[in-house]
Amino acid sequence: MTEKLDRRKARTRQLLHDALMSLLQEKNAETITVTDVADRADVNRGTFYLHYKDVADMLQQMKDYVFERVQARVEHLDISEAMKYIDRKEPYPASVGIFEEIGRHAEFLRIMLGPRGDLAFARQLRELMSSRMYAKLQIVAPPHWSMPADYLVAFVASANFGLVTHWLDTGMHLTPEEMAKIIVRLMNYGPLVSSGIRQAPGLLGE
Amino acid sequence: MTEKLDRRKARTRQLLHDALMSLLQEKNAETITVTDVADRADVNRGTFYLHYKDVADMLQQMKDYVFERVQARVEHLDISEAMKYIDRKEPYPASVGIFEEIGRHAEFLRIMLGPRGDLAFARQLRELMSSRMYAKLQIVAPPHWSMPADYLVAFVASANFGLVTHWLDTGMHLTPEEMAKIIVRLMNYGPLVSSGIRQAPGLLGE
DNA sequence: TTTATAATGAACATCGTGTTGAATAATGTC
DNA sequence: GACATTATTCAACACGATGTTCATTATAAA
Repeated sequence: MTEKLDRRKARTRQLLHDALMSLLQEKNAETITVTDVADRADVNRGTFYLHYKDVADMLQQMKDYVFERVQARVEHLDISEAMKYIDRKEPYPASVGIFEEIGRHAEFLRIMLGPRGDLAFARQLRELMSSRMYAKLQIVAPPHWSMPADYLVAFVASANFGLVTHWLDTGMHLTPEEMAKIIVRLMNYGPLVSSGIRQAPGLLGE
Repeated sequence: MTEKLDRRKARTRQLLHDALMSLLQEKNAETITVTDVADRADVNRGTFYLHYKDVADMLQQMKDYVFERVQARVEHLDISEAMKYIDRKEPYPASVGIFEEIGRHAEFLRIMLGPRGDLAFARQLRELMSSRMYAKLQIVAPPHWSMPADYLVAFVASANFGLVTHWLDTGMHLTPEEMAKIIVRLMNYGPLVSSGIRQAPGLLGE
């Protein structure tokens, strides 16, 4: 636990936080100056330096916080478990939990993953899924691969990530449950079969 | 055609270009100053302003150029055509062409799509695939969708994009032909079946 | 060679930075 | 409530990058 109870400190931090969030809606993170944040927070510029090294440092702390929250949820993922839900009605709970967590930080994530966002942060989140997947892949590995494992992981991680960003971009109109279902479906049958454009191979098509 | 033949102008532009590329390998684009570029190019700082408004403007011109080159290749894509190559040995030529074009700008793209890269640019490239896909989707659309079309597009575009970035990240060890094959395969059978982890549904499994 | 124009070097005011020290204000504790 | 602690304020500072200028020099195209 970090020890900070002084109301003044907490209040100033909150003001700076709100100010930065407000500014992030308007301009690039890199162009936001300490003066900008301090002015909008109605706080002395010198006070800012009592809390953070610079704007980048402040933003990094916010990124770290959100990342850790999401990471905690991803830890609960189990690909073998997820596969059991392929043809069930209800979605995989751990997957739903991730979307719920993301929804909780939607405002911040929408900015950081949007056009003015941070590619390092985006890749960090994508990596989170990749690493998790690599570990599990060793267990369910088939006798021989028909393609490089790292490309498979890149494909899956990016695809999932794309669904998340699209969900955020479009105002999160689908529920976390619906998102979880879509993911499982696409993972298993692929985009063409899942959408109905193409028949399941080996059944009717070809 | 832009009319510029003066050797001095061309030489200075080349020097500035090389200097910026060199600097991009070392530090964030946003932290690169006009002074930095001019110094490294061994050009007077004032001269820089004779060519570009600022560093961001210069970078934007480079982004526009590469984007247009890739865009021209994507124009040749035809999803219906691509599907004909699903079970063939040889890859879809238009798809190969895209990877070749990307390879030509690998150094720049590796930076712009890497951790220090530009999320707006990355999304612009991703959008390029999406828009192309949306148009074609109307034609091959199935009687009823089993999921929102926009999520399908987001999935496919991001997945493809992920393969591209992974290709760049890992030093492009696979040939454009191999990349094109992997994409077609993953698109059709999905990641699990394609990798061999899961049997083709409706054939043996379940 | 002549003419046009690109590049140079120096100077300038402006702005944000990061830091300092003294004064003031709010807080937690006894 | 009084007190010691600590957060915040305010003014000032040197520093570095900016964007612009103007006269001068160098190089290109004709």
